[in-house]
Amino acid sequence: MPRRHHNLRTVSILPRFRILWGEEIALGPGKVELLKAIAATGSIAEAAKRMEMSYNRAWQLVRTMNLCFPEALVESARGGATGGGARLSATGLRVLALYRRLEIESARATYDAQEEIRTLLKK
Amino acid sequence: MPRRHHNLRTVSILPRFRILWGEEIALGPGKVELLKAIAATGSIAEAAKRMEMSYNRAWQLVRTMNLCFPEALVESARGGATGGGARLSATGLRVLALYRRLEIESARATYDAQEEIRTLLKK
DNA sequence: CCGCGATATATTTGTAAAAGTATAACGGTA
DNA sequence: TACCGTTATACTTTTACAAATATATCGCGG
Repeated sequence: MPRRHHNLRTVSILPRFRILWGEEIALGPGKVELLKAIAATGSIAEAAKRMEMSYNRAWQLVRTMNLCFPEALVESARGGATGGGARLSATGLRVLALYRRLEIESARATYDAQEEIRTLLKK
Repeated sequence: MPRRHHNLRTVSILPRFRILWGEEIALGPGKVELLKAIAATGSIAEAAKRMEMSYNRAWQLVRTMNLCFPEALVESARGGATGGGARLSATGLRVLALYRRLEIESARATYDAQEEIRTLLKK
């Protein structure tokens, strides 16, 4: 139920792809956002902070992703001058690009249907 | 984390559209399934049973949907010979059809990208 | 006018997911 | 070799959400 009442609501229609490897969610909107943040920051900890998510949780999401692909999407190292860090593997970057393609192609193909649904929703 | 270990996992890639009216999820995969079940059974209670969901929850989902659209998607009546029942309004049926269109058109448009992702996942 | 089967709604209870806390390990550098 | 920042992992606590329970309401038909 709505927390508060507004007279105007922004309507958004989002394709949210979920890629299942067996029972496991190999990839979804949240994991993809995390991948982007890791790519941008070079660190799981920093990415988690940006997403206002506990390091714990971020690490678990990374773990799940890595388990679902033959090559880990996120390569991490600990120790060293900077204390360690993480970056996307070649496969990680490819997967990210492919996910974006899913979103874009889906959005394009469903534009008309989306508009029709919009007209049916409350203003 | 995986409950059990299998050597073969079925990979599935699902577009799961979420239609947001403000903060509210006006429509998503679960609500759409419920709409189908109500259309099929003519009752919220029976639809809930089929979906192994409490009547309570089903009713709340229906309530949210109805609040997001100017015309209720589900019209319900209580009392009477059969005790009452529920059915989809004209808008309800239209919305259902439109959602299916989203899914189908999205699936078609993203087929190639999906295949590429499949090749990257563990076998 | 009472019972039936369904909707409608509030309230309590239970539980699984998330958050929080703690600690160890790592490997460069000073 | 001690320090630092990060990854890695276990364990505890909190909380949000779902389930369960309870009760009221409705309107026809016997």
